Amino acid sequence: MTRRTSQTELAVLGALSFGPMSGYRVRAEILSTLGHFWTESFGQIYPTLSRLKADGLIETDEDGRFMLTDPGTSRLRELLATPPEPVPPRNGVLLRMFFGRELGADGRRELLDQLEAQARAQLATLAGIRVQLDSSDVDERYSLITISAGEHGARATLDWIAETRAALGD
Amino acid sequence: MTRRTSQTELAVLGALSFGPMSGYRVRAEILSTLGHFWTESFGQIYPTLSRLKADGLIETDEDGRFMLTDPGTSRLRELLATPPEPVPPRNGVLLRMFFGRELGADGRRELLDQLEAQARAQLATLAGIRVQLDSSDVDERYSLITISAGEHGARATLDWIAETRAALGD
DNA sequence: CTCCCCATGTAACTGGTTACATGATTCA
DNA sequence: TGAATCATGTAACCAGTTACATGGGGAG
Repeated sequence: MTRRTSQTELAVLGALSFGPMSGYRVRAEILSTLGHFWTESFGQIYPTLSRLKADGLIETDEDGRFMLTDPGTSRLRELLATPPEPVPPRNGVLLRMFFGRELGADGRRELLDQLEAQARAQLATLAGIRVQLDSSDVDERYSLITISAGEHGARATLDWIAETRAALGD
Repeated sequence: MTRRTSQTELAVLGALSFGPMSGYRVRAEILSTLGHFWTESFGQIYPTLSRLKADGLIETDEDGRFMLTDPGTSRLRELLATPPEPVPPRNGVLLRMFFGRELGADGRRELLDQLEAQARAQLATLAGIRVQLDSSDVDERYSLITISAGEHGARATLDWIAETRAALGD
């Protein structure tokens, strides 16, 4: 019956691959660990958990926590191997910048300032996570890789901002 | 009555700021000009046009093409000045990379290969647009700025890919 | 005893896509 | 005359968020 692929399903199964936990914990885990590149809301997580359980991909242990079954682990591997579905680009900053003439010098300046603040905040957050990771005992390999991706992105943004300011002379 | 801000509304009004055109043209314009950082579908554009017309922000000229009214121009400026609404991050590549242990070496390699191909294709596309722009007479200033943003992003992705391959030794 | 956190869930809404239906115009 | 493109629209669907409702358990 070729179930539709679901990114939420992948995130939930992935979270549970770290061990049994409640739905509430799943969400907290996603928020704190995947938070800088992924989000899920309660409204998504609970229905997904019900569905996964009905499908036999997860089950509840004696404490009521959800845990992966063997089919669930297979399903996780299967989903990981599917190509990520491309997100249609929707960049609000560029949309505004593109109409820079209508936006005016003040608007352009503010846009860049806010974006810069965001990118710097992002770098600070990621630096914080790095520190935390160092003092933990989990396999940090893949965490570090995703953090680095965020850092590359943020630095690219900062470079572009500097270049754009120079080009505009605002 | 504090209308809800709409990004689609902004894109449509912005497109019409280049001159009167049909809804079909609006979409083609968005596709070809904003395409590398923005998307809109017919299902969004036509209802938006009706609403904008009902609100008096646009009107139709003798050829039936839509054009901005004065209030429409004001509204565009107003929307441009609103801060871009932050998109919740949902990065399918990082989601998969994060579970790299489950994904396996083959999966990781394929993920990076595909992403690299995409980033290179993106750079090629942007280079193509640059060439086209050079031979056009429109104000290219802000187009170039958005293109550069795309290039910075794509290069950051490539850097990260190289770094990640080295770190993984896959 | 009260407040906060853990925990589960659902209903309403929103923003958006896809697929379909329809028809005019242009051009080979 | 038939295909491609221009043009307008809508219905069905989908993913996801927000807000709300509910209640247990522990800490101060």
